Amino acid sequence: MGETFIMDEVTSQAIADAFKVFGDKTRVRILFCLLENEQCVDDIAVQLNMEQSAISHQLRILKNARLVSARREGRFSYYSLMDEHVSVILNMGLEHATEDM
Amino acid sequence: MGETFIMDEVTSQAIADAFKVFGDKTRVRILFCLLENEQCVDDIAVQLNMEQSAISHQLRILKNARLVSARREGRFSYYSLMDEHVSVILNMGLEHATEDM
DNA sequence: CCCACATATGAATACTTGCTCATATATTCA
DNA sequence: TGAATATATGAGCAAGTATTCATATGTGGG
Repeated sequence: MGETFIMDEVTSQAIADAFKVFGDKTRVRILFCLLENEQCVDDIAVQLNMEQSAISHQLRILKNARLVSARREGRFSYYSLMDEHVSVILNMGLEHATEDM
Repeated sequence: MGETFIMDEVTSQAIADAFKVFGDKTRVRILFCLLENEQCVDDIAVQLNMEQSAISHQLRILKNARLVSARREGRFSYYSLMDEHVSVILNMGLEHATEDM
């Protein structure tokens, strides 16, 4: 009794890694781009006024984290949010960030 | 119609910053230490087998982010989770991180 | 006041990470 | 096949960050 639960390092690292993906401005903006419709890489780059390469690098991170999925159609890769869980989390972050503004 | 919402940089940065606080293993472990009871700095340092200074630095970040609050009692500073929102988010991360293990 | 203990903080360092540049890969069309 | 377009990727760099070390601040007891 009174013992404190010590979260092991592997699990706490996994938790931190999960949150870390949302912890970058560019990745957040990309995810918001995908809220309504799927988008191809260059569309996102144009909308965010960033280099195609930068977007592609971040999309890989989002894909590895299973937050987005990619669909190839000809020369284009269309990215979309993996599931509605992602938009729920995004909107949680938005509400928190704008609650005292 | 068909227009994509572009999240502005200030707001997306604020969202990213909020998630970023949870994006570090040590901070996650500290928060889990505080799940049940308030703790003083050295107790946490001993439990996590880390230097007092490292814990103190991270506690400042958690405090600035309003995830923990501090209560001074004599020579000791007792830290505790700010509200139940924090533990809800923590457990969300835990569930996600352990769902395919 | 002096000492011991608890915490906080600034500087330095090692590590991480997001971006750019160059280039590779993939796909379509002539 | 060759050119044009779209995306992916590796190397390098610059900025950010977590930790350590040394030290400062705060607190209580003798």
